[in-house]
Amino acid sequence: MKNLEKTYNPAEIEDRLYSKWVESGCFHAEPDPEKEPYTIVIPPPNVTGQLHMGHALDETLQDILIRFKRMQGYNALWIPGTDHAGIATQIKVEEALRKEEGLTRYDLGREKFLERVWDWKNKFGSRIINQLKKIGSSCDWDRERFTMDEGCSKAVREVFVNLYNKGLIYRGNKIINWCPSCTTALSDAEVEYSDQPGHFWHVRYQITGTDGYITVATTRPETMLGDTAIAVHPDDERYKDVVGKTCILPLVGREIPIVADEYVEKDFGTGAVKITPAHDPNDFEVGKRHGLPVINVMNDDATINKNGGKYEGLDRYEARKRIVADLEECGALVKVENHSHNVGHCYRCGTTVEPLTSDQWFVSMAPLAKEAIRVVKDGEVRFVPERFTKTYLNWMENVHDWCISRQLWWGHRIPAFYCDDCGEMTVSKEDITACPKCGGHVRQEEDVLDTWFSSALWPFSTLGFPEETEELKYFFPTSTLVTGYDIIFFWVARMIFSSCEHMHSVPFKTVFIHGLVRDSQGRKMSKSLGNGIDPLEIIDKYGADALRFTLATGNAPGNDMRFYMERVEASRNFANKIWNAARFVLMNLEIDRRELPHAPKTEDKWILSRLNTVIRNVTDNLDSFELGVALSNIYDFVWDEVCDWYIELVKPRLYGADEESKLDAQRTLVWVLADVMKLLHPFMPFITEEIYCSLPVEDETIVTAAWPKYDPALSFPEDERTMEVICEAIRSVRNVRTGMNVPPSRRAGMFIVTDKPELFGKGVSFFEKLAGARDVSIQSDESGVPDGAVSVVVEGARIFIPLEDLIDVEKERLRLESEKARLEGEIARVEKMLGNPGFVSKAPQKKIDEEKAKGEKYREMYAKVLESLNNLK
RNA sequence: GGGAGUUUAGCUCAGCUGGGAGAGCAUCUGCCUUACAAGCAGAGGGUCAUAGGUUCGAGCCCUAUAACUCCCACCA
Repeated sequence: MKNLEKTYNPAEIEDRLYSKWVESGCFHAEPDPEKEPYTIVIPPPNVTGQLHMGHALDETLQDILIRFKRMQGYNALWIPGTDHAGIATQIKVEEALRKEEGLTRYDLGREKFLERVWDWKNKFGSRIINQLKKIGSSCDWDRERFTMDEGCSKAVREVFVNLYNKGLIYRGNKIINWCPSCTTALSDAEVEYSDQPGHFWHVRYQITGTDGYITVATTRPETMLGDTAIAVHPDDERYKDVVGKTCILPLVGREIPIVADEYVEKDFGTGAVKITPAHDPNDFEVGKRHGLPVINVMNDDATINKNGGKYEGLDRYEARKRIVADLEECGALVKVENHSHNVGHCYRCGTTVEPLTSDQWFVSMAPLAKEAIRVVKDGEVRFVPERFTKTYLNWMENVHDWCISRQLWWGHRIPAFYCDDCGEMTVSKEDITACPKCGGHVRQEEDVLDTWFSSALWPFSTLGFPEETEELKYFFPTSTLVTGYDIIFFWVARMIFSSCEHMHSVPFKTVFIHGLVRDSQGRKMSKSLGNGIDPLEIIDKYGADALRFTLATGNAPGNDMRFYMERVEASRNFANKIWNAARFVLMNLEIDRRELPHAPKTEDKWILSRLNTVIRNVTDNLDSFELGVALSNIYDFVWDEVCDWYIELVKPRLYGADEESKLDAQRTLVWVLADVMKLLHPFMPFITEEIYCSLPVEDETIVTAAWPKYDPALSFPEDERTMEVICEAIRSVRNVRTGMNVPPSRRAGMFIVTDKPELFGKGVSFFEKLAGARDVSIQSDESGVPDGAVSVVVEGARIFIPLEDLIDVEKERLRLESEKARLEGEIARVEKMLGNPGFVSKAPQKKIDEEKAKGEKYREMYAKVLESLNNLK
């Protein structure tokens, strides 16, 4: 702590300390059978991404946990790394390519394009890593991983082949979500739905060979090009006669059957539904049941294909317009209604997704979900807060097969090989060049895997899977996974079933879920709104510790939080407060080692005892993931008790002549401050390290210093009680003085009339220092108290302050009267409670005793107030 | 259509298993008291969404209602 300036300057120390930590290797962990492991794997940020507030929160919470456990003596390992983020990264590189060179990825070709992506990854991959370091993350950087590095790729192949061989991965032609802009299939989880205003077009189809019509209602008229039937409900009387007949598809002229299917709701729309198996998941199912042909009418970019006849080449929305116009012209359009409906969008680019049939790879979920449900139900994986268990189970119990193939270039290429000669498909961990069946030439599958397929393996692929490494044996399963509720389905769920399947174990024991960081108005931070706050700017301006404090406090686990600058400032102020408290201690420091006071005084025992309690509370709260509560325990203790009271109380001793007493005050200060720094370190690593290392302690760093433990020998309830009474008395005196506009600079005599002279005797110097007193006299009666002195009634004493010139007898009477009224109220409340037979017979004895004690205290004070009132006359 | 969450001081939010309502910010008053004005000492401000219920006792548990938010779901 070289810098002893009045204000704390984080910029000066943070980088220096971080380098020191990394160089010392204190974040590095090796398997060690002597110690118990505690493991966290980072939710890998996108390799080309930039740190945003959501990351900052996520990293802060993880760092708090890992630093806490490390100090507790666990072998704490936090594995960092990045995600290749298939779609997101590919989009970025394609955009840059288009902007800078006017090229598409097809112009370059697959190989050249991938080179560009790797360049991009190499260029920006270190950026996000450095940003993680800026906020103080104590990751083991020797173990940094990437989802497409050699080991992770090997893990992906291993898992893919295993699942394939077990029949849990299959290739099939099914309805999938297609993003026409990213030109790839998406999984169900990657589609976001939102209600959008649209229309309900009622279209009539002529029944073959009659003058009759059947009218259907649709929100997507362009799909009619692929209609292969009309369906009605089997019990619908209106359509009884037409079932089994056929009708003519307008504009197209195709003859299609009218079928009966229970899927149709009689009361919705017209009760008749056009069936387009290629472009609607329900219709697909209906089509299967009735053996209908599947006619896909769209290209990859959502233009109409050759099956759309004269509409071929038109964009889907253009085609919609033209078809509606044409329907109107030929009289088939019966009516148009406004209708809002749920439209799916690509979670990466926001484009409206198109359901269509396509050949894709799927993971068969039902068999995998079974175990993934069991481990959560049995508590092998626990969600914190618990309510997210339900979210998880709900999803897992209704999960559909997972479409894992993506028509992208950036990602893990699916290890399937097709033979040009015999058509055989071979799935293989190793690349093959010849068909194992006929020796013919093979081509590898063009598609890559969903990014989340490799993320799902992260907790064990980063530890060496599929090799049985020492790390995997020792650090797996991991301890706690920290992430936002928005990726429970994408990631958490998939890690759980993947781990159960391949490791025969849960991937982690606890999932600690947090919410979103919103802006000051409660809106999601987003690029398009431009309301994002850059965590790095906050760090530059206020320091990483202030940012972390802000993110760790003032909100309950799992809830969203609002981020606003006033809170950052308050956090910064707290850092400054600690800085100055430490500065004060160092300015008055003569001892050269940390030890308990030799002859502790009441206030020393009080603060040590309070510290003891705080240690227990903070530890308990951290253990139960109540991080915010733990931090406010420390905040309150440091600011309210250590700074505002203890330091003020011992100033006379520090400046005084009694050498032993002075040193004991220093010993207590150092003792308390060192432990407070330790408690605070997980939350505010930089400032605590800087201060801790300046204290006369033996540790070289606070990072691996031992976490404080509750010590029964340092519990002093009697001294706590004494100090409570004295401090309360001081507050009362201050209160009265302020009420009378006594200038703080004016010192006045003080007579403390009490039958507990020993207790108040301990507070003499405190009254002088903190309550504007001089010449404090402790006595058992009112002898010597001048007339017209103000009397302050406190527990155990009447305190007289001669302020004749300032006394207004009437005002004084009013003050005492209102005090009297207050006490009467209190006494009445207690008496009512104790007079209630129900309370006395049913309440716990402890509570009853408490109330009795309060009653006594109030009655005693009440008597004293009466006395003072009498004396006024 | 299901499920979850929220509703507490002017603002943003805590309040862990039921036992006399809290913090930060903002506001008001007085202080540059030799660690800190990013500070110190005081003060004001809340029928804890509404209505019932359980209990000796409810912000907390139960039921219903209202408003807002989010997630999931195949009603064209």
